[in-house]
Amino acid sequence: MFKEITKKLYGEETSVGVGVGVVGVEFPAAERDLDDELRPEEHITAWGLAALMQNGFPPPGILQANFAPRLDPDAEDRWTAAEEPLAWAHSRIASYNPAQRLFKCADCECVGFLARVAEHWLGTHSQARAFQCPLAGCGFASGWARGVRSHLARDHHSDPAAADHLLRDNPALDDLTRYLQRLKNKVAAAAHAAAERAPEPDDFHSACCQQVDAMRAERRPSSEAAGDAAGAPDGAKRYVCAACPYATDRRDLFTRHENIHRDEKPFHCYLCQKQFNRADHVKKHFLRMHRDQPYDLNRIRRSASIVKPSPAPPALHYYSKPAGEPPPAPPAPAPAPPAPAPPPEYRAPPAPVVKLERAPLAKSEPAPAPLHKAAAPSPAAAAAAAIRRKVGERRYACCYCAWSGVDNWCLKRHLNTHLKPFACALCEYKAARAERLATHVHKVHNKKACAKCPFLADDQLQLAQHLRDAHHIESRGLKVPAGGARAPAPAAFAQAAAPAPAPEPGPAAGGAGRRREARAAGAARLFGYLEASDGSGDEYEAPALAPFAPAAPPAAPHYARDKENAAPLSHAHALHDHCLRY
DNA sequence: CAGCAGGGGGCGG
DNA sequence: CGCCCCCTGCTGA
Repeated sequence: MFKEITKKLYGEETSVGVGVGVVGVEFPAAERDLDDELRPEEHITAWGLAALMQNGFPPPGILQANFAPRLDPDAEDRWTAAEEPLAWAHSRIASYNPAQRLFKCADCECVGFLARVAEHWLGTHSQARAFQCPLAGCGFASGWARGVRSHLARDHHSDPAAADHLLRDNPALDDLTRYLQRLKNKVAAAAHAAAERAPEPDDFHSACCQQVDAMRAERRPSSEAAGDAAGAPDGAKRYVCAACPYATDRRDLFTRHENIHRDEKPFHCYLCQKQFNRADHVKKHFLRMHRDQPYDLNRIRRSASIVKPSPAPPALHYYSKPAGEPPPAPPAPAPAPPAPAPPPEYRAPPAPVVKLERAPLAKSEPAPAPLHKAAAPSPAAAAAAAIRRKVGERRYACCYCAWSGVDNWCLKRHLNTHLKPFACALCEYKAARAERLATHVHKVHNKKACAKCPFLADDQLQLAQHLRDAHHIESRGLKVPAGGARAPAPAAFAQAAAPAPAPEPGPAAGGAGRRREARAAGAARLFGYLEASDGSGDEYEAPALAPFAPAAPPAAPHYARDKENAAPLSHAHALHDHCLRY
């Protein structure tokens, strides 16, 4: 999900420089050129946040508005470089700080996580143009993968995704990564040994060491196998994914999460061959698409002989689309159209025939398409599926109309069309979706609606200030007066106001600009997501709703995380009593 | 607007 | 581990 968020917010490109503005390090000129208008004093931009999130957890405090200085500047100033330079590079590339879990470039002051520093060094300080244009006959090369992307789009009018594999399979970058990983392992081991020999009397460090020790003892089997790249400086979660910011206390969830970083999907639908990385997703898919067929849990797991063993994700995982990756072997012929083929008992096809040793599903290779898609295996199959769908049982029926949906969530979302829970504070307009209310408010009342509470701002600046003060979301594209010098409360704050916490001191935002504004919006979405993900968000809680009354649906607005599907929960639960689930 | 896939967490065996 | 629910984004009608 994070990779999707990052991809959507910031594009496919992941090869930008380090950009860890947390420590206020000036970006090297080459990197600034790659992403102009970014300034280090912005501390953390959407772009920087995305970079951080792709490589591991940011240091504590980075996700907050204020950036408190670290408590132990001595430990955090210790940077250790490798004894031997990397041979072909004639450089030690970077030094490592186990306290900060960050690397510092050997040739400049750039600081960041391993992958970022490796990419940064390769692109900025290496003479080698490691990334080459994949098109035959073209000699273009760049130190940055994004350079090849730009070249492909600009000079060849080609899909930049064709260069995606360069990110992952570049030997030079791999070598750099391994080199820095070895350094990290060595330094971290030495630091840990030193900590064990001389326990820090300081309370803060004692706590940290105990925490690290506990983590080492408990998460070694999983997360350390994944490279232990990120560590858990936040101290909140026992299992921390090395490939993304995910962290959890549950080992089973972590194990399940690890699957999303693997290419192989160990489960598949034995009717349409669509592959999944979770068994329950297969079941959900099955009950939606093949509801009239018997579901057999024992047949969804692809056998070991079929599934090519996939190693645990490396410490650094690049979120590049596999679409451009050439398949390792010519894929087996697409499975026969499943609908007419399977016998009544739906015998699983023999493993050698299925031969699922194919490249991971890519958009360019949609062979086992779901039956509902236009690209269904055959018209007959699609027709059969359609018939099945018409005949198929529908379990969730609307109490207002004849509609019925495939699951409870569809019902909840559908109910919004009747209830229109998003009511305009300034007129009688009601909308089924939050974004429509926002559009209405903007066009009709010329206000900016907060997506997290009923607040209506007079302009973007006021909205940004509100986001910062009430939701701790920094809109970096706008200059917001720092401190408590708030603008007067907007008159449009008509409805029940969201409780506005005391404003926290935050860094003043940089200058305005469309790109940065877009990034700020992306950052806001990302922050919002983070808040929603950990359940600690300060989302607006709608007041208690009146008992369900079908004749007069309550108009109280509800501002949920899912703005589109915002049927009030209590309300929805009540609705279940009035809607049929059969 | 709805169907679907793919994330996350809770819960029980 | 399996199941369930919730949430989110994408996509097509």
